[in-house]
Amino acid sequence: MNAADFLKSVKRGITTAMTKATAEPAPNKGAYHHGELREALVRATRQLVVERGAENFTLADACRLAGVTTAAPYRHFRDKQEILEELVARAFDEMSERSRVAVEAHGEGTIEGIRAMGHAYVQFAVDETAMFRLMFGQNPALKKAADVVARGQSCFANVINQVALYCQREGIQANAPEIAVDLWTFVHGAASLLIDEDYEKVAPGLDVQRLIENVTPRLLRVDEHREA
Amino acid sequence: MNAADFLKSVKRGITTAMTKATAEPAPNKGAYHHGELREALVRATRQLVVERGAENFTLADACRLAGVTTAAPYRHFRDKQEILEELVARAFDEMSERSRVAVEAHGEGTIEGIRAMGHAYVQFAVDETAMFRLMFGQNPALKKAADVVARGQSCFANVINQVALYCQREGIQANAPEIAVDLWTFVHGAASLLIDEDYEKVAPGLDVQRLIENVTPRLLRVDEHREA
DNA sequence: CTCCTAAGTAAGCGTCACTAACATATGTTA
DNA sequence: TAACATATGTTAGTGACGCTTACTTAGGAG
Repeated sequence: MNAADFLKSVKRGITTAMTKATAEPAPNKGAYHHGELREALVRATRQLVVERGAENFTLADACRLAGVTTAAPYRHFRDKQEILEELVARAFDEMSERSRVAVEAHGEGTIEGIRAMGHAYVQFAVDETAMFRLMFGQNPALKKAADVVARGQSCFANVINQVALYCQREGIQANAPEIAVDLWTFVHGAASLLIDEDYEKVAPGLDVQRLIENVTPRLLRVDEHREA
Repeated sequence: MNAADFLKSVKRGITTAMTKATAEPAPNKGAYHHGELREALVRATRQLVVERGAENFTLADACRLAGVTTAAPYRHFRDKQEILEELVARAFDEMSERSRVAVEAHGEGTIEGIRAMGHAYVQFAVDETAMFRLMFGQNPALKKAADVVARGQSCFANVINQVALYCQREGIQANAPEIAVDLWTFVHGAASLLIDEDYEKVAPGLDVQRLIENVTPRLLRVDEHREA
């Protein structure tokens, strides 16, 4: 059952046991205490953010999904913001994992591995658009949260690492962090313009995979500074 | 006087003639009808969006700045959204203008001119961060507004045009729209990561000007496909 | 001067984030 | 097992928001 549909029923007062159970299989049905409300709220928040975007997410809806009153979350989170922080931290972990898998599949320190990381970045933005926007959006408080910053840095360290390995293997004399910034910049631009549908207005049907395919070697400075 | 300070006074009920006049020099002071409320609201909206970000903008605040009740805007705009559309359309016009000036100063169809367009793009994002976010943010309704789309396309047409001129002058055999997309992607990524302070977490003190300086020739495929 | 219309106001609806005071489980300790 | 402390819910409320409805006023055309 769709969250949107469920919320409509709730607002109409139709909260049968069945629909409730479908939306939220609480371990403690009908009890005064939910049992695992914190996790349930994070799940509900994630579902709503994915379905309707972070902009349109309301804490009240998450409460309805979880089957508790609107005051209940404040036993587990400081405010609305803190639930989103939890979500973003988990999203960075998933992005790291995807990146790791991509490199592993194509070989450490290879240009193919680095390209695959780029594709993984864009694919993550496409698959998890709402999360991506939350991770790199304009919410300053959210992005300054300690564990969010740490996870972001660890993600980028991966890229530097692969570039350094590549340069070493290929005997290219270059500044790995600088190249990593170039790559990140391009790939981030591609992901942003793609999910915000800005390409559509101007270059409809653009193949972003090929875009990255073509540009990566340029940014990696292939055919330059070679020594071996 | 700061808009924030003025709004505080209003909420406290301190609306002396002086403070009111400072914030909004209405042509029709104290009158029942404002006289140019539409423009006044756009100005107030712009000021508030710049000061506090589009996320934190409320129509009610704009009304207080303009000195009217919260129902007044609906005589001039369909809803909150429509005021923002007006703002975004004007922002695209300014971006176009900056771009034009940058090219003119460095020469049509030159690599310097194209670089200057990139710098202008990033500089616009820095100077008018809130506007830039509104223009390329995730508000779908806003971005589909007819005049917003048209202005965006016209902006990008400029870039294609300059790249095509450059290729022609230099005798480079290449697909101008494709190269324009590459450039836009990179520059947009740089602007986004810069204003959202994502670079800071990972590469503090990064010089974005140099970043563009270095990458532009690569994306313009200098030293490739040359015929002359 | 009268009437029409454009452009304001006042009051109110439903929703939101968040708070304070109260109620009920749960688990520890005597 | 009883009593208490603490964790985790609820009820009821606050003030702000976007937006609507019904009323009021100003200004121009006939």
